[in-house]
Amino acid sequence: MPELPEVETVVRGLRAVLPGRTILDVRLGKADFIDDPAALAESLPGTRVLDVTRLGKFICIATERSEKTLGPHSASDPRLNFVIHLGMTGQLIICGAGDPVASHTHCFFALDDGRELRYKDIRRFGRMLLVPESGMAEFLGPLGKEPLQIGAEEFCRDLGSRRARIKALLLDQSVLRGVGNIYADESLFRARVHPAQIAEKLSKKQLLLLHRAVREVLTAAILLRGSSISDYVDAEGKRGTFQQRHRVYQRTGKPCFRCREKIRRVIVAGRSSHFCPRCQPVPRARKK
DNA sequence: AGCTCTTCCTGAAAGC
DNA sequence: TGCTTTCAGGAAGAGC
Repeated sequence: MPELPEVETVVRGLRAVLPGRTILDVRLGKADFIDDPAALAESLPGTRVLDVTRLGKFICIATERSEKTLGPHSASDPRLNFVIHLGMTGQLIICGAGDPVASHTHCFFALDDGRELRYKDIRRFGRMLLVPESGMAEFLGPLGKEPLQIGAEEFCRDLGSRRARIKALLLDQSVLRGVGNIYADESLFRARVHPAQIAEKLSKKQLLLLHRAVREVLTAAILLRGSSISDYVDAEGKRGTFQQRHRVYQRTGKPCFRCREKIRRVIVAGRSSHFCPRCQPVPRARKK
């Protein structure tokens, strides 16, 4: 499932291909995950891609309408951002226009170099929308800080003041944007913090360890092009390899790499959470 | 404020 | 064997 490292990998792949390209045509199949399918099909053709960036787990394809397609008296902003969330099973792939079509491919974006950007999404938990450049501030409003940019002090302040469970906060996109279940569990293990721990009760030292763990895990995962645990592939259709480095995620019952204790799985914040009971002590383990 | 439950969707895997 | 049930999960919304 695509989280920050997987989305970053896809973005880098798209950035190598899309900037400078003009989108010639849009074809849509099932479109129930698109905010406004008609607007998408209407507005994107004729736009030229300026850049591709990542905003948390969102992919932002910045485009500009060419002068020709702008009305002569149009005062509107020509910059239009094509924003995509991959959900659970979304894939953006660059391929030749004539390549065979994989099942569950719902969108085709024809490019001016004969290639095609395709969107495939088995479960259709993804999302697509158009955001004019002038509306980006509003779009970003509810989103939290980038996990790779937030400073240590800021991290301690934003999370350490909350009474929610630390796992819930790591997953909350309005606190940190981009961390999902895999990297939350992996970060907590490396920081030796139990997922159900109340953030407010963590020591400064624990918060600093966690801040560092989040950065290290995400950075290492990006280097390995993400984790392919089910069907994740990048823009070139390649799998990542960080799943081979997972310490706890989906390792229930297997020995901890650090102490050999069996990894356990519990539900925290409605998500399966994997941890080592010895390395990540249960909170408020009161005797009596 | 923060928790749990539900919904969306499909395919894999477990259960009978 | 084959059908049915369960589960997985990102995000949003409801209700407590």
